[in-house]
Amino acid sequence: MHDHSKVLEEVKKGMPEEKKLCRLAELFKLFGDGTRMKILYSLFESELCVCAISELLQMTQSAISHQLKILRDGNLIANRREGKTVYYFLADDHVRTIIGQGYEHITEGEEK
Amino acid sequence: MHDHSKVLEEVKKGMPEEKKLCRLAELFKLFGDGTRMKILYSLFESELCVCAISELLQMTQSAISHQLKILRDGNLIANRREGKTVYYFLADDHVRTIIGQGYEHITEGEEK
DNA sequence: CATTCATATGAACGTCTACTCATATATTAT
DNA sequence: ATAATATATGAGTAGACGTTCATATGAATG
Repeated sequence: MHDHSKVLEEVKKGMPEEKKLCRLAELFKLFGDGTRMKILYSLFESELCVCAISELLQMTQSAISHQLKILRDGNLIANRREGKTVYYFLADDHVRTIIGQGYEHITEGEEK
Repeated sequence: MHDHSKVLEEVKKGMPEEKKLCRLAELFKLFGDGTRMKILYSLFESELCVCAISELLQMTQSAISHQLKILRDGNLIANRREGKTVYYFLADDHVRTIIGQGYEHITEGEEK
């Protein structure tokens, strides 16, 4: 194996600590599922209650609730209760920004 | 179950087609792994060969190669061969932007 | 051509994950 | 209190995923 010490030293300096990189990966993992992505996108315009989301995505209430919990634990969404109904909404504008960047990437060089 | 037809109609209009949302999730999935995140970050400054990356991350060459393939299939990185050595580099500036947005999110409200 | 070095790849294996199903909790209405 | 509605949650399961191990490919060197 040839030598890389010089390059690696430089690269290491520019990198955040391991822990931070893993947290970063954990964050992106939240966006890395079709169901969660749809949920997040559905909250772009307005808050929605659980059963509205499950109706929109045509999935069971249970499946949606499980994913909502994951998103809430990740601080991407928050909720408020109004009687029996619980409304979920985006917790942070970063969510929109991050998804927007990804969207730009995949739609780049497309027309249809 | 109460009625959501009015709200859902609005929300549906604002949402991209299902296929696109899944592709978006697939994109973010690429960032959603510690090893891949480290690889991408290590390529922020300069291109690197496989064994440099595996030395940097202290992981086997095989593990790194597998992940490089995933990133390459996802068009986040590209490579060039120079003799026996293969150098990998970021394929797109979007990668930096997207990761940057995520980084901002997780470092928000931190000092240490 | 055989060897060595750098990288790629297929199979196997253990772990993680997203869903389902059953059930629990919480709130309102009767 | 009982029933009904909306949501949450634990256990179980099938499939996806990341690593390892063994091996293959590809290029330079003797």
